[in-house]
Amino acid sequence: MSIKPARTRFAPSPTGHLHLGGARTALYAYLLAKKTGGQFILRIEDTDTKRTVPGAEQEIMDGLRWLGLEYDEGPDLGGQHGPYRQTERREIYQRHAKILVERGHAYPCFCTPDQLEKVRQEQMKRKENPHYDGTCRNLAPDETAKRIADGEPHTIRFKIPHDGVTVAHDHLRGDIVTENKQLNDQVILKTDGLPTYHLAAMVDDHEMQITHVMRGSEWLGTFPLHVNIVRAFGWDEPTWIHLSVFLKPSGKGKMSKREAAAAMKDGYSIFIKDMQELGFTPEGVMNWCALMGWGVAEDDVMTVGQMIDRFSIDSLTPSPAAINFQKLDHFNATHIRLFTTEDLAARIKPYFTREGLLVKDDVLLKIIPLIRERLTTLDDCISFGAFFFKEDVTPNSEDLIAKGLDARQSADIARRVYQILEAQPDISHERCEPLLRAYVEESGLNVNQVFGILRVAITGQKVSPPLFESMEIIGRDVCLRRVQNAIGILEKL
RNA sequence: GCCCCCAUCGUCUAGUGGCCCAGGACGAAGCCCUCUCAAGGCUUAAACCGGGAUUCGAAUUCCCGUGGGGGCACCA
Repeated sequence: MSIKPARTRFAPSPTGHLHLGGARTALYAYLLAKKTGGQFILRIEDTDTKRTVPGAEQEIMDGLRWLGLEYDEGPDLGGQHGPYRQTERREIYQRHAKILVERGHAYPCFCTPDQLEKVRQEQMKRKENPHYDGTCRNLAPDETAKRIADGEPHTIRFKIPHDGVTVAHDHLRGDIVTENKQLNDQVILKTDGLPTYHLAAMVDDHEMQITHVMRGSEWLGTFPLHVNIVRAFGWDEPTWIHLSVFLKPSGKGKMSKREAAAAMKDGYSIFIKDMQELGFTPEGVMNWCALMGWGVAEDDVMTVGQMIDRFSIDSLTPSPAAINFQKLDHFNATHIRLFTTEDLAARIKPYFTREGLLVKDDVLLKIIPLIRERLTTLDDCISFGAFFFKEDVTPNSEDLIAKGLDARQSADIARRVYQILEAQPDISHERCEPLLRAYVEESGLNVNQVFGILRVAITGQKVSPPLFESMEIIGRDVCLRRVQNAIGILEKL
């Protein structure tokens, strides 16, 4: 491969939960880095100290690792281009802001938030676009110097040319041409001495030698500004890739708090932290996520490792994608079927334990082939397999009555089945199934009636893994006891 | 209000001027298999937003609408 190694980064702000959109951005960045033999970096954009949420950074790191997106450099790993937390890089930004001021690309601004708000209100009243009115753009140098010397609080604003256009190139959308008069002299360094995103991200991407910037399309609006900042420094631009947003399942608008809550009620989530608890696998989530915004023609079941081979930024799509949770189910179930028995056993065990069940490892291994293709989510193992680990089951009495028969008749059948099973030295399915089929045959009943009663007696439920294989695993003694118990229930009706 | 982005089956998408009466996947319907539920196999329905233009020829290029999304902070 003759492609140059790419350095990519995932740069979230620690203001909330790691969600689907972030996970997908991280995935694509990871894929590109790995595909080209480059590095994938985690950078924490925590310059808005008021919005920083304790624990959010840890959740991001945990989430990425759970998804299998190991970063090569990051806050907890270090690296050649650290620190990787923006609040620890203050001086770097201040130095760069100063350079911009010296070169005439930026200027100190003494306007207070109150003044700014007033101006904005008046502009709105006049139906003008809200924008900075340029009060401090052309202050005399000595006045500026004096006010700074007096300790007057100030910000630094980036100076956008009044005339002309800015042409910014996005890899997915081509040239985006914006008239400069539409642009605003944005604050790049705040009163508190910390940078805004516009400065911090540009400086860091350059300093960290990022080659491809992947970010959400919500940055498209400030894209021309960013390009201007990079050019003001005289730096080479990275390849810019603005990813589309995720829309709620209806396709009308993006996911809101309400949508998120509604999804949760259905056993789905857009937050990575919930995925494991809901029984989703990293493989399923990543596969699902990857395909919303990446056009893969066929064979779309892939692990992250397989995605690396096939990934290309040219096949990314620019249009917004509606989230489809049914497809998450599909990918999750498909990957579950691909796991080895040992792997699936290890992944499922915690869900049994969570239910307070004592798991015998040898039994666990034996039930995997029986339940594997029945699982959509890992926690489905409870509904299909909990009865293997319980001392006794408590069948619903009505479920024990076979279709078309009454309690008496059903009890008779159960007693006969008991006799047949009791006469056997073991209850391997090879031995028992033919015997019981023969009984069905001679009794004139149908298999669903007889097997149905047995199923409910043994498993306590109407839907279960294959009956005879299950009985073999449970063992003769327990099976006989459970059938006996069912007879007792039927006799009391 | 202004600016920007997007537009193929219900959904995710393939398609880069003729290979397309548009292909795949999820979902849906039907059949087969079957001890329940699944899984699996087979089959069916289902789309190029509208209007102009360019061209011998347009899902594919351009323009105008329309619809959807995003942005207009000392937030990211």
